[in-house]
Amino acid sequence: MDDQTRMLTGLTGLGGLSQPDVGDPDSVRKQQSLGQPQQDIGDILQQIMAITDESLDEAQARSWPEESPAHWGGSDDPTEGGRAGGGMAGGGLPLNFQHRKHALNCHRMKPALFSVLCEIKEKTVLSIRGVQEEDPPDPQIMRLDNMLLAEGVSGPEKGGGSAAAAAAAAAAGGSPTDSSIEHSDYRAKLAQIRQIYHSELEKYEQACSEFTNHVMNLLREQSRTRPISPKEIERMVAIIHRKFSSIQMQLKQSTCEAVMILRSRFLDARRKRRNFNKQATEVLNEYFYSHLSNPYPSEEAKEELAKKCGITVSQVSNWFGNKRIRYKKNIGKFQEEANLYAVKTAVDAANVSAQASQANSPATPNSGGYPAPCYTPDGRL
DNA sequence: AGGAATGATTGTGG
DNA sequence: CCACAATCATTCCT
Repeated sequence: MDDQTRMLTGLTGLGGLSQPDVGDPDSVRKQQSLGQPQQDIGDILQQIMAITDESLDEAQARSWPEESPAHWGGSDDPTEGGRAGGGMAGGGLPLNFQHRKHALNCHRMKPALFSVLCEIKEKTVLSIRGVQEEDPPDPQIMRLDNMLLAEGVSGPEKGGGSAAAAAAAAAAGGSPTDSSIEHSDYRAKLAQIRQIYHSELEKYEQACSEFTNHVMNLLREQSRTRPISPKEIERMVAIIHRKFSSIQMQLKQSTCEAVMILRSRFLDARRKRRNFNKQATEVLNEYFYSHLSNPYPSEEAKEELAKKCGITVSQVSNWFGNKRIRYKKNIGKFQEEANLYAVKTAVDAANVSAQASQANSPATPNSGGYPAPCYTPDGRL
């Protein structure tokens, strides 16, 4: 509110002003004795100053209703010297104020003067903070928006969540058929987050538009007595929107965090790991130990194994990766297991060869990089 | 309860 | 991109 006075007094310091030095009350008084146009300007300026002062007084009267009278006549009032013929502050003020305001509004020089003042103000405002105007769309907020959209929080209502869940499941390598219970739980939580997000967003938007309207009305109202250009109102609105969008960004950020936590809770496969069933590990181990020389199943072999075990190809890959490294790390520990499966395959092979009555040797193990357990390659212990 | 086993992820190097 | 190594998080087992 006090920038009413700040603005007017600030203007007087401006160079390049074609007007006489209008800010100084003394000079204004001096000019009153000059020709008609100058006197008009002096008049109108005095009235503006008076209104400015009085509105300040009025504001004070409202905000300190039961203050001691010492405050009123106090010499600490910086505007006192500038008051032009006005009565002392007190009961008669509002009427006086209204009267002056009206007179000012009807003054024939008012529009011209106001436009000049607006122009000057425009320049000062631009020179003060025109530098960091209109930044391009914030990359941070774009990232947040994209993520919220991808997670189905800010996108269309239905399907978004489940699509995100399915995508996450696919990314995690889990089979899409199982764990529908966990996913429904996940979806419920996600929907909850989405609901909170939207209601908060709506609240912010409502508050923003309410506040914007309020400020615009206020400025429009004041533009009758203060040099406020429509452009300035626009700028003010833009400032308000920026502020509110920064609040929105916080909301988006915390929503993103919530989603991330939720994801890590529900969709990180490590958190809901199930051991493969016995038959599956048996199949995998059989393959591993019978291909100990080169335990790297081809893509087709992996698919075959995956089908046999009821797991995904990437799970097969994981299993072989883990198995290779753990076997290599501690061969001794796997000795027993190795022997067991060696016998198994040997027996199978023997059965097969017996049935076919042909020398159908089992896929020649142990000729490569991985150290062999203590059994002979032909299957005898 | 606590350690071993185990499936999955992450980071690194070829 | 794949294999490896280290590590994480859960499940199994004693």
